[in-house]
Amino acid sequence: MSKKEDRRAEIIEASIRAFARHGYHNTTIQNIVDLANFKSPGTIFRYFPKEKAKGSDHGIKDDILRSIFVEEITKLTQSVRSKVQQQTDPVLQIKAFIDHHFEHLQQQQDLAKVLQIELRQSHHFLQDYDHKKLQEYLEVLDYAIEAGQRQGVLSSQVPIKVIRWAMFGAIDEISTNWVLTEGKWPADLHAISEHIMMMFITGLRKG
Amino acid sequence: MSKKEDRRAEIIEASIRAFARHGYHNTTIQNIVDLANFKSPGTIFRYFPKEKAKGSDHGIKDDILRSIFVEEITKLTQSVRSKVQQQTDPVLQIKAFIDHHFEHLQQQQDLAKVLQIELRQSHHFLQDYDHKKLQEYLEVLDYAIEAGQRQGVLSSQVPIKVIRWAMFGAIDEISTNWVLTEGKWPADLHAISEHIMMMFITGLRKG
DNA sequence: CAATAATGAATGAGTATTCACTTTATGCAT
DNA sequence: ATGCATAAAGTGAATACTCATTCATTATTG
Repeated sequence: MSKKEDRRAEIIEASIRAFARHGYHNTTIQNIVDLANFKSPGTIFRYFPKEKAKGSDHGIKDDILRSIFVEEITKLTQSVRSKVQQQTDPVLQIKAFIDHHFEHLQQQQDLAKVLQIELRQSHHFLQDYDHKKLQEYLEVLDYAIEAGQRQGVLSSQVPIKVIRWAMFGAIDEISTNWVLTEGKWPADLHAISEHIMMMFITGLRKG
Repeated sequence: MSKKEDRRAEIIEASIRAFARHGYHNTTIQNIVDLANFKSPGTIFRYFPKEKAKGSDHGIKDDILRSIFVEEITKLTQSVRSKVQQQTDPVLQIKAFIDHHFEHLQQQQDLAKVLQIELRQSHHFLQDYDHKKLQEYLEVLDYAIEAGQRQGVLSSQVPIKVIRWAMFGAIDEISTNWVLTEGKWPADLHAISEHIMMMFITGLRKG
């Protein structure tokens, strides 16, 4: 059954490109079908059959988008976890997390565009259980922060929840901006990750 | 012609509620028409006539959303500017900015939802000149940061662009989260704004 | 009685999805 | 290997919706 999965993966890849090019809502099934080298739209529905669960409304595009998200963030979580675990110093762990996030985006720009922008256009994405997957990703960051607080390296005055979302927000906003305004940011995101660390860890106040 | 403008404002208000309830893409003209107390969809088009400029594609929903954004962010920029200018210390100016942002969201939750979530679902929003308006809003923050750097209160090692987007990202992400998971954050956002200041200004490192 | 606003039925464009049919692959017996 | 049988994959025309938008007609207002 490997062939079937390959074809499915092709469809997902084609969809990533289609979404990145046309935007989620302007992408038609036909666009995806073309990029995935089908001659007609019929077949594609075989690969994303309609779940007939409780009045679930969504169409196939939603299904595909959700698959992209789930599959990609799962991979991402795994790779960032192993990268972070190579460090022992919590501060370096946080840096590894940020570096990895940026590197990942830089390497797969179509995917980056989908994750940063198009994903947020699906009503269904913003609901329900998909958040669990994002939580899992952010838990890797949580561990590092918590370790830092436990070891007394980082202040415990700021609740971890605030730290997590603020850091993620900062990284994410810069990522989005980077994706949207290609060329207006330094090519190398490592420098930026240094700056982010500087802000959050050392603070901006002089003296 | 004040009546006409009132009616237009009603439509915008109705749209804010409709978008907040159903989500931008699931909102039908009919939904808006209902909330604005029209009996049929015909009239609404009078208030947002089609611009026949260069092949501009968008429908009326796009027009309305854009109006919401432009009008609301203009107000927001004005009010935050005056609030920030009441402070002289750059650090307090930054705090005023964050406070104001949160207060504003807290007071108008439907609008908050539209600005935080639905707005980002319009393909057209993510393009072009609307960014100018956001820029203007963020310039208020920029002034405070630059003043801080000039006065030597804040480090100049981190480029202002990174600071601006990181701060905005942090505020924005927390706002979104706050909107999406009502009740899971402390009711009072002031405490959070303190924490954000602590991170960015003082830094998390202990000692 | 103009002029302006509102109505709602009709139009029409765009496309997701289905399904009866064709083609291609797979496995098995000879 | 070779042919046959059965399943799987692919096709594309037809279907079926959903809605935005228009416009001739009616009501309201000044």
